[in-house]
Amino acid sequence: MYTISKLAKEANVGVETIRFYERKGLLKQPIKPMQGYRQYTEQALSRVLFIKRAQYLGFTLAEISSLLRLSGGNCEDVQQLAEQKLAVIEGKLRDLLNLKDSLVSLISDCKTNPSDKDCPIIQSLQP
Amino acid sequence: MYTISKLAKEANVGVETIRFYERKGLLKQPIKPMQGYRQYTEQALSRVLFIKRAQYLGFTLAEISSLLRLSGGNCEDVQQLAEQKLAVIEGKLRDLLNLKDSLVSLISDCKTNPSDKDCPIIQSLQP
DNA sequence: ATAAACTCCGTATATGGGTACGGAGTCAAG
DNA sequence: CTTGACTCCGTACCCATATACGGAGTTTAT
Repeated sequence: MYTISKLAKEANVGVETIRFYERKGLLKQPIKPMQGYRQYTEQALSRVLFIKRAQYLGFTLAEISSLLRLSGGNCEDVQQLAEQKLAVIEGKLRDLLNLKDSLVSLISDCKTNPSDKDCPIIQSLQP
Repeated sequence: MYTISKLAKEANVGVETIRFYERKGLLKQPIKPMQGYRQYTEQALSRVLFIKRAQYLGFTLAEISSLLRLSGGNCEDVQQLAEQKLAVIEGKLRDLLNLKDSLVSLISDCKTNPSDKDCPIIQSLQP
């Protein structure tokens, strides 16, 4: 069992962030057994870590919320939602790949640029 | 010469966005010759387009601001900024690929799951 | 010469994702 | 039993990136 600050520390987020996620419904408020202090299980920790990882991957909290709601329905519904998310991920992958390609080629142009002036990256941004 | 709304239209942004960029120092306020109405040159248009392109490549306004400040000078600094961006993008790509792989395999587990209960995806979300 | 459309400016609001504050209650160590 | 660290809650504030509002002045078309 973790207190809120232990949990926050384990997950490498602030205490306020935990409370914020609770308000957003991303984390359910745990039973507060004694004098009203939150007591978190390992599960809560996994969930926070999941959130942070998904966030890092470019999901918004709203999207993460629906990812997490996957665990409500029957296998088929869950599967379908997962497939939607997969499509989203594939779209993001494509976008990122394009971005990467543009950057790579700009950087390589830069490297073969003889002079120190007229940087190709700047040129390319100029219309 | 463009009025603010012409410029905005050419650049496909809102009038308020132009004013916003001026406040942020991304665009310098042009001389207001007559009754105080802004008069923009082609250069201003190029700059707005530059900003939008750079944004599309994933640069923040703050970064664009420094890109613009570098754009007079040396290619190396610009290159370095681009390389930093590239590294971030590559990290995200790796992680998205991992996520995609996990989802794909979860979905396929789902499909071979005989029962409608104990959905493998649900299992995996609840450790 | 008047109305419609445009522009000015400051300020307010929106959204996403937090972060900080402050007073009151609580827990743990000495 | 006191002190210091922790927690509670509501609310306010922060940053980024805009977007909207409103009243007053200006330009343009008819």
